[in-house]
Order: sequence, then C-alpha cells, then structure tokens
Amino acid sequence: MYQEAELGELTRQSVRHITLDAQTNDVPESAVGRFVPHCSSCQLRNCCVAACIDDEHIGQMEHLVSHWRMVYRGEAIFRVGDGFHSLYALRSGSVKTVTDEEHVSGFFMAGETLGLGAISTGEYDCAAIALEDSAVCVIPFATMETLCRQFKPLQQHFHKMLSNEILREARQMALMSGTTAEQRVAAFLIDLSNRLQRRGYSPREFTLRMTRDDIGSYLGVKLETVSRTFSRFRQEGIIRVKGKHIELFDLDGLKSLSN
Amino acid sequence: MYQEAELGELTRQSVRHITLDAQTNDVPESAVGRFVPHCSSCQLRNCCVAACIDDEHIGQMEHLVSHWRMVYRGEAIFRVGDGFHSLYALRSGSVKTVTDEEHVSGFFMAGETLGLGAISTGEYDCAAIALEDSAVCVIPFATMETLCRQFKPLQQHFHKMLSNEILREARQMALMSGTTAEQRVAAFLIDLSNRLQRRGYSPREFTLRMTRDDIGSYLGVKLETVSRTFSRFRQEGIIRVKGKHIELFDLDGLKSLSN
DNA sequence: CGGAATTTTGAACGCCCTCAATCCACGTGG
DNA sequence: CCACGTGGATTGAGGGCGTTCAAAATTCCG
Repeated sequence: MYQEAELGELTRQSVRHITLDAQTNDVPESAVGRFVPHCSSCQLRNCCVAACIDDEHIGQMEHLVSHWRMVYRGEAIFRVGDGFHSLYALRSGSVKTVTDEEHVSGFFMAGETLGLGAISTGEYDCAAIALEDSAVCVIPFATMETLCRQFKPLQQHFHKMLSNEILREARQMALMSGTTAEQRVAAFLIDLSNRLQRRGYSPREFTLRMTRDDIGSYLGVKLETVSRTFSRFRQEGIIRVKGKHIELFDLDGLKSLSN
Repeated sequence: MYQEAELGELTRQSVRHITLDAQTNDVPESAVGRFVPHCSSCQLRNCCVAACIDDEHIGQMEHLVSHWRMVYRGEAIFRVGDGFHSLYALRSGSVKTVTDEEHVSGFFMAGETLGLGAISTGEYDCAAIALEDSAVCVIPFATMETLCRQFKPLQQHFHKMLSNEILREARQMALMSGTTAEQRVAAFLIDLSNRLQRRGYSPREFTLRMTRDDIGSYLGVKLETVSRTFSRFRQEGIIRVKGKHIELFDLDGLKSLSN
C-alpha cells in the first residue's frame, strides 16, 4: 500500500502556529511558520539538504533552517529578479519554476531544493510557483556557506546538490535535442514515476499537478502535442489518463519508447 | 587592435619543460607539464577559478593547481565514465563536451572550468574533446574542497561558478524550447561574440573551432539547417562566412533576430 | 451549480528533417 | 607541383512531424 500523494501530516499539525506577516504586499502573502522545524525528526531527512549529517551532529544542523513557510497553490515562493538570500527545501507539495519568458524549467517535489541558480547573480533567475498547497523550509544562504566551512560532510553534500542540478539540466537538454515528442513525453512520465517511487508513492498511478501547457513548455512542445501523445499512448494500452489522474500500465513499454 | 585567437604565449614558452608520461595508454597521451603554474602571474587570473583571491592571499592559491597539461586537437581531457578526481581550468584553446549519445552539451574557452557535472556521481557524465591544441590546469577536487573551507572568498567564488553553470544550461534549455532555428543560430553567434570580446578578441570577426555538426547538435537542429541559416544570414548581409571564418556585420541585427 | 480554465480532437500549414548530389578545403603522396 | 582522397560544407527536392487555428468537450473550482 502506498500513501496518498497529498499535503503531508507534518505541516498540517503545525498550522495553528502560523503567524501572518504584517507587512504584506498587494499580493496575498503566504502564512509563515516562525517556529524552527526539526531536521532530526523530519521525514525527509534522508533526501533533503541535511541528508549527509550523522545523528551525532544533526542537532547542530537545526541552525541551518531558519523557519518554514506555507505556499498556497498558484502563489510564488520567489519571483524573477527578487534578491537572493535563501535556498528553499521543499517539505511537501510540488512546485514549478518558470522563466521570464514563460518557459517552465523544472518541476520539484518533496526533499528537492529551489534557488540554486540564483547564487551566481544574487537574484533569482526564475519564479517558483506552487502547483498545490506546499510547505518550504527556508535556508539562509549565508548560514549555509558558514556551516559548509565547518562541516565537511555538509560541504560535500551541498556540492553534490549543485552538481546534481547541473546534471539534471544537462539530461534535459539532451532530451530536448533530437528526440520526438513521443520520446519526451514518455521520458517525462518515467521520470515522474521514478521520483514518486523514491518517496514511497506508487510509480504506476498518480496525479499530475501541472497543466498540459506546463508539461509542453517543459518538454519543448505545444500543449496540443502533449494531449495527442497521451491519447495515442492510451489507444495503445500503455497508459490510462483521465484529466490529471494517470495510470501507467506498461512501465517497460514507456521506458523503451523514451530512448 | 585585437590579438589573434590562437594558442597562447604562456603555454608555448613552457613547451621545453614538457615531460612525457611514461605509463601511457594505447591512445597517444598528451604532453604533461609537471611544473606548477603560477596563478599570480597568469593572464587569466581575472576570469578563472582564482578570480576571487586578493594579492595578499594569491600565493596560497598556487597549491590549488597541481600541474597543467597539453591536449591536442581531437584528444580527450576526460571521457564518459572516467573517475572524477579533478576539475580542469581551460588555459588556452577551446573544448567541446559531448554526452554518450553524441550530443554536444557545451563549448568552452580560456578561463572556463570543465568537470562540474561530475561532482555528484563521482564520474564524468560527458567527454571533453579539444577543438584545437589547448592547455588545461588540473585542479584536484579534494584540494579545492579543503581550500574552500579555509578561504571564504574562494568558497563563494566556487559556489558562483557552480551556480553559473546551472544558469548557462537553464538559458540553453529555454533557447531550445519554442524557438526557431534562426533564433538559435543567431543567439549562438552572439554568445560566442560576447565571450570572445570579454577575452580581448574581436567580437565581429573570429574563427569557429567546431564543425556545423557540432553546432547543430548543440542547438538541437541538423547540420544542414545550420548551414542554410548561415547562408540566409549572408544573403541578408548580416554576416560573412567562409568555411570556419566568420564576420558579423550587424551585431544589433543578430541580437534582434535571437529574441 | 455555473462559468472559466483546461483538455481534447480535427484540419491545414510550415519549418525542419531526410536523402542525395556537389562543392570545397586541406593534407598526403606520387 | 599536381593528382588524389577525405572530411566538412553547401545546396536542392520532397516528405513528415509538430504547430497553428479553431471548435467542442470536459474538468475544476469557487
């Protein structure tokens, strides 16, 4: 039995502690939890920023995360051009990143980190938009650098996180160069399936949190092409799609299509 | 007056010091300079790994670079699957990176760093092939991490280098999504022009070190399309191409075409 | 329950790819 | 010095895949 892919327990039991920010923008500001979360008891500890720290030192990592924050569906964690001060570790929910020119550059789920592209310029190069109600841990970057100088395992893990983002994008570039729409859509579904499985969800049945337009933008094709490809896969008995709900009947078939 | 874009002086005056590696592979091994290069007197100091270090501490950075190495045209600095131990700072010449599936993922010139994608997995995810006779500084990664824990400016600069690579690829992905072949080729030429200008070369006239096939793979189009686009630009009086030699008559025109 | 947003499906078009022939630059050897 | 070979570049013709435009169906959400 797999757990349902929805807003995690952790965030919900803390909702009563939320304090609303007084200086709000014209845009409705998200609720902000001012209580420091506990990495040591976090369910995501194994796949998150602190994945490298052993039990002995995990206590010292609590300083890494200043607080956490709720982001409701459609709201932005950060926008293009915002000053960069923090990384964001996604605690629950899912998020897309979008460039200035409306190009979707990535989809993120629990345990993954947002904002790595902003380090070099000092401002975010893309906007991070919640695809469903989500919770993020706020990691002040200055603190991260300080701790990285003190804890070698954290430093090494952080370097791997950065490098991994480079790899992810390199793979995406290769995918978008010289492949058909069918291959891209198949690879997209396989990728989602893998990442959900690693988090304890079913790899064969899940809910797409993004629109066809988002998927198309991410894959470099039009939304109609995504829809048509889904339909073709369904006619071939490989998948079942009903709106955002999707079932993968033939994972191996999809994998062979993605090459 | 711009200097000619060719093998730099620095490497040539050191050629007499080259010692050939005794344990060579079946592949002819490149010459290896065993003498530690001097960052403090390097012409590339401003754009390279040690760009962040002030005069007071530059002496301590010499330990960062263990030695340098010649790589002749067509030779590999590293290959896919090779164990990752070092980063490579390109000292002179130019290099392309190629994935397993023959996809060209990047072109590099003097001062730029190769191998950042290998940190996360411990092996290189692409091959680095010299497009002309080139020289690279070898930077053992363990040393880099140690020095990053000791020198905050170096740590910050290194993080920016990693982040910058993320940005570069994100821009490339955006370029390859929803743009015409014409826009891609124009953007490619503008990018090359900018990077050459920053290095003191002419932004309006230079030599393409890579083939049309390389360019096409990098941009996600076929080599014939690259050739045709060059020809069209020439007919419109925007550029002049003769083989690998290229002149950009109308930089502003190209820039407006790339959007 | 109602209206907007999203998705699906159809038909025609166009950009880029494929296949193929020719041309050109360059290095090699006769 | 030129003939020759080879890899790269150019150009043409035709076809296919994804786009564009459009309309209908469905889903989602307040």
